[in-house]
This record gives sequence, structure tokens and C-alpha cells, in this order.
Amino acid sequence: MRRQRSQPADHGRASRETILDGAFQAFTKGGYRDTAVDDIAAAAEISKGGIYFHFPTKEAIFRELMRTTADKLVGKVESTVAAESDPIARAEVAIRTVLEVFAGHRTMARLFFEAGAGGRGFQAETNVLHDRFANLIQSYLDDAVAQGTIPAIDTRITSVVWFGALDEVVARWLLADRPGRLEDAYPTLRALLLRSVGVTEARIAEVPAPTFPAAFPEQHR
Amino acid sequence: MRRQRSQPADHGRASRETILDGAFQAFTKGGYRDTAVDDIAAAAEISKGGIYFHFPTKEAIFRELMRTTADKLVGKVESTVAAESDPIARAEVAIRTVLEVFAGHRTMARLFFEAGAGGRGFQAETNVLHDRFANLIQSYLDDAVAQGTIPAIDTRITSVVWFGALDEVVARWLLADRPGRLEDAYPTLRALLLRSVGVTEARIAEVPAPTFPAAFPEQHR
DNA sequence: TGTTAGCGACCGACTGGTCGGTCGGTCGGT
DNA sequence: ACCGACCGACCGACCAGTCGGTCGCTAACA
Repeated sequence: MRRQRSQPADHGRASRETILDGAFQAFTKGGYRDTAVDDIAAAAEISKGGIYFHFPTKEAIFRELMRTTADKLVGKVESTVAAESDPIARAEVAIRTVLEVFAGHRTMARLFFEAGAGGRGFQAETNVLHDRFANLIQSYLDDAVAQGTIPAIDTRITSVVWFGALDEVVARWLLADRPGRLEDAYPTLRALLLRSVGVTEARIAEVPAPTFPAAFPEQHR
Repeated sequence: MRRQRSQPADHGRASRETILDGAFQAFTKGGYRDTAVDDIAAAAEISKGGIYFHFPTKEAIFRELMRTTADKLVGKVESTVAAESDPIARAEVAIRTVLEVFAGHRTMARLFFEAGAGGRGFQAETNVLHDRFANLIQSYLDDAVAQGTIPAIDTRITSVVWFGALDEVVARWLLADRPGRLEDAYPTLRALLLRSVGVTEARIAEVPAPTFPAAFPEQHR
């Protein structure tokens, strides 16, 4: 199968994107270690040599993919958050947005969660990602504390806790046999997190938080 | 280096344990994928062939290691929990115990957290582990709800959230450049979690929770 | 207009190295 | 003499990265 050769106007941009797309698909099922460069090549309909013309190593592809994908997510969060001015409302919207984006892009979630499967050094990569989100959350919490909306607490640990909670909820959803709708977990998650930092019950009840049926399909006990 | 041959009385039990010990050491630094069977052999001071006399596959070694280690941890938790009768107190003690055990056995924590680095199928293994602890937590929460100590909430999601929080706190501690004392995070974590399920402030303040200095060394912002 | 040199993009067979697992063999105890 | 425990060289699969090519475009030149 002869491939259409790219026009010179492409400047190689197109195929770079094509490779990234293929890499996304490939990494998405299988994680880093279980994905061979040949798999990426197949997914992107390009040769291995072609890939190495555009990228120096397999790891470089993965890193770029992670970075740009995270950028998109953070960008999305920051733009939706911009509509709110109250710091607690911002935190709420941030959490909700992450949930919604992942709900709509299960594969993207996979990318983030199977990133770890590249042992040693990728742990560091994941670390940066976690930090990024935790810091985002922490900034909202700090603001909330500063303006007296919530009592003074250790916002560093709190942001870690919030992130961990969010992370785990998404992780379980990803691994569930018959996953429900991820967004359905939001009302409960929101209430738990807001309560945890001492937001008043009145404030928590403010958004009626439609009582969906339990978001988690079944429990294996 | 000729090794001491085991006495027949051993029935091979000793060397099985020796291998498991070596595997623990080896897996502990490097995760599953980055640890070669030869590494395990070296750590256990036995030959590769010797290992395959006792275990069918590398994966079998890892699974057994995970299982028995988790057993120990769960056992420890359950025995300390037995001293308490109030379900919320039990949950508190469970969290605290996990923190303390990990604090004292950093390597054990490593084993659990680098388990994921074996892509696909190990995710499932980790899943089981998470389930085990989440279910433990859920049972305490269910009891607390049943006896009216806390309001009725979705204990399934709540247990996932609690576990996620705990998990992330430990993970950050493991990856910190200059980790502080893990137990120091307990007071804050405890307060956050208890508040999240609606335990009264009075009850939360009950244990004076000695205000340690911040448990997290520094923040990279 | 026809010819050709140069080049950027891409191809895919191949290499070097790693690693899980095997297998014929050894050895001490009974 | 036999057997269970153990040894370690070896096999084969897999895979990241390389390298000598090919192809078609464009620009320079005749």
C-alpha cells in the first residue's frame, strides 16, 4: 500500500501530528512498555524509519504526547474556571471539568493512568503532572483561606488529598468492568471535598446536586 | 562463591522464603519490568534455575509477594483495629496504622506503588489491592452510618475517596526529594477525612492531634 | 523546454542487546 | 543407587534504534 506522499508545503508538520496521533492510539491501549515503536508506526501508517526522522527516541514521543495532552486539559480547566470568581466555586468547577473531560475522552484518561507503566523515571514524569494539578487546586484553596471563606488549613496536604481523591475516582471508573457515567460521581465527590475543608453545609447544599443513582456500577465485596 | 546447601529438613521451605526475600529487595528498587529474574537470583544468592525450580514464572513470584505482603498489612490493620469498637475510631486507626507501617517500611510502600509498572494485567492486580483496602474502609463507614454516627452517604464512593487520599499522600511522600515524616501528615489527613463525612467538629477535636510542623518538606510552585 | 543535481521525507531490513524460560547436568544426602 | 535441590549455559523472542537506500520534488542550468 503506497502512501500518499506529503506535499512540500507540509514542512513535515502534518506527519509529525500524524505520528503523535498514532502514538496516542497505540499508547492508549497497552501503556508505554507494551507499545512497540512498530505499533506506533502501524497506527500512524508510517514506517519506523519515518518516525525516527521526526523523533529522537520513543520516550520523546511519549513525553511530548503527555505534555501537550496535559496542556490541553489544564487549558480547558483554566478557561472554564475563568468564568467563576469565588475561589471555592473555581475549585468546584475545576474538579467537575476534569471529570467531564475524562468522561468524554476515556482514552485520554487511559494515557494518563497508564503512564506509570514505564517504571523509574516515568514516575517522575507522572509526578510533575500530579504536581501541576495539585498546585492548581492549592491556589484556589489558598485564595479561599485568604478571603476567609474556609478556615486556615494545610492547603498543601489538602490539595494532595483532593487530587488523590479525584485521581482514584477516575482510576476506578477506568478499571470498572461496566463503568457507569463518571460525572455521576461528581455530586458525592463535591460534597465530600467541600465538607473536608469546612465549607458550610448551607453552601454545599446551594447547588442542588441532582441525586443521580450511584455512579459506581457494582461492588465486589 | 559456593553456597551453603540447605539441610534436608528445610523441605525447600527456606529457599522459597529466601527467594521471596530476594525478590522483595529486587522488585523494591526498579519495579516489576526493570527487575530481571537474574537480579532476583543475585539478591537471593541462588541461581536462576533454582528460582524456576520453586516458581513457575516471574509473575508468580511477584503475585505471591504482593499477596503475602498485603496480607501482613491487612492483618496488622485488623489487629490494631480490633482494640476499638466505635466504627469511626476504627477507620481512624486503620488510616493511622497504614501510615505508620509505611513510614517504618518505606520499601514495602515502594513495592505497592511500583507494582503498576508492569503494564496491563498488573493494573488488575493493583485493582484488587485497592479494592481490599477500600472495602475495609467502607465496612467501617457503613457501620458508622448504621449506628447514626455520621449521616447517610454513598459509602462506596466515599471509601474510594478516602483510599485515594491516603494513597496519594503516601505516593507523594515516596517521591519527595527529602521526605519528611509520613506520620506527620496524619492529623491533617484525619481531620480532612472525618470532616468530609460529617463527623462533628467536637469529635474531630477530641484527639488533640499534636500539631506537628507541616509534614510536607517543601512545595515546588 | 528538457536535463539533472540536490535534497528532504520516508522506507524497511538489520543489528545489538536484553531477558524470560529451558534443560542437561551436578551434588549431597539417604 | 536414587532423588530432590540446585546450577548456569543456552535458546528464542522481542524490540529500540540505525543505516544504506529510494522517491519525487524543485531549482539551476543548457
